[in-house]
Amino acid sequence: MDKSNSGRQKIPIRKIPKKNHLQVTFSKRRAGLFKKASELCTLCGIEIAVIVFSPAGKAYSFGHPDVGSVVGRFLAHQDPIPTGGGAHRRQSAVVKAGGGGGGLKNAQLAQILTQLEAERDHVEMVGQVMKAQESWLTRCPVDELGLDGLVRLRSELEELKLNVAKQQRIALMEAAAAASYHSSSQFLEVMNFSSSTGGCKF
Amino acid sequence: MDKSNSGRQKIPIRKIPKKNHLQVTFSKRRAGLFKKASELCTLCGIEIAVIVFSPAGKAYSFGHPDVGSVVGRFLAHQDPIPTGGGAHRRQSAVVKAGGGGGGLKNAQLAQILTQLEAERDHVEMVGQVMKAQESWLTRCPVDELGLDGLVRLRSELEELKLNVAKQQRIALMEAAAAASYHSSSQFLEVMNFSSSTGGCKF
DNA sequence: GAAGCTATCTTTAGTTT
DNA sequence: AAAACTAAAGATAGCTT
Repeated sequence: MDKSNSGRQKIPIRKIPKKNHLQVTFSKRRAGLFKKASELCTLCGIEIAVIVFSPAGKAYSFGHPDVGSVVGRFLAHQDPIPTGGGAHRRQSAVVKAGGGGGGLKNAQLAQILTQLEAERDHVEMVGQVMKAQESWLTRCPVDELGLDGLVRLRSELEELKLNVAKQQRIALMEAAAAASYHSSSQFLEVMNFSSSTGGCKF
Repeated sequence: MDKSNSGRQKIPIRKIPKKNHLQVTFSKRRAGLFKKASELCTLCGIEIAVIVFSPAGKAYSFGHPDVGSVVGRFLAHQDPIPTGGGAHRRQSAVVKAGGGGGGLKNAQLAQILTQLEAERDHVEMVGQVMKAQESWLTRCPVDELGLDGLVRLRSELEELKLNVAKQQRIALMEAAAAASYHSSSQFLEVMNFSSSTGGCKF
């Protein structure tokens, strides 16, 4: 037991050829990486997410406060707004200047906010379902699925269509019941105009 | 220049109080973390994503092959399938057993694959748009937007509705043109049956 | 094949330029 | 305030059990 009780040797940063050796190194270094992430997190009081797939394809992750929220925040940073094709008049008359502007009714504002938030909740719910489905649909290897997989994929696609149809029905219902909704849209235009004359805050 | 030319001191893993010191530590350790991630990646030939938000809220990331794909793969792992409400008959008659099954026509299989992939591409495109919109919609602080933000949000919601409507139209068109599609569905059932008698592979 | 060991390599805290 | 320097602290490659 004394063949030069070896310490650490320098290794080149290339893919490790020996499979079992690679597995050991992966485990050790993954642990080290997560520890470093954890320390950085504690020392600096920040948010962090680390996702690692093992050589065998298994997922490991570290996150503070949790992977999901960090990833969400990151996606929001990446795509501030997808610049839809439509009639964005580049409403760049920024409204942040100070004083108590024109006679804006807080009650009406509150109503708008309530409507927006309700709609947003709906969008969020549907969006999550679609995102999850999309994730799976776009990543599973279609040509390696096997029969069972194909049947399943077929079924998923069928469901997705139904989902979309449901959304459409809901959207139509909202549109039908949106007389007051459109009036609030006019209200926004009015607000916007008043803001360009004096600005407002709330 | 010789006040005990200091080397590294041990520091407790607590939040660093001094602001400028914290910023320096953050930079150094973030670099170290990304280097470790990179090495792990190279040594083991794996996929990895690291997302870090600085104390100031700026996003830094490392990813191989890129953050997006790793995150996507991770989400797919987390939500293997969102268990839609519908008629999933838990098609658990797994099809992986070996030999050359019944008279299955490869041409038909190829056709199914083509259809599935085309549909998948469409789903992916629409899904990405929705995901991006959803990201922004669900994270922006509605009650801190200001007028400009409200107008913008309103416009985004309007667009999203149009988007959904468009999807619905496309889905309907596909359904109308799907006589052959449904026959391939029957074909799958047949294949499935034949597989339970003998199995098939491709 | 996971856990422990230890010599060595790598990171980094505190300082200096 | 960013980069360079230095030496202690920390991570880990190869070995052993």
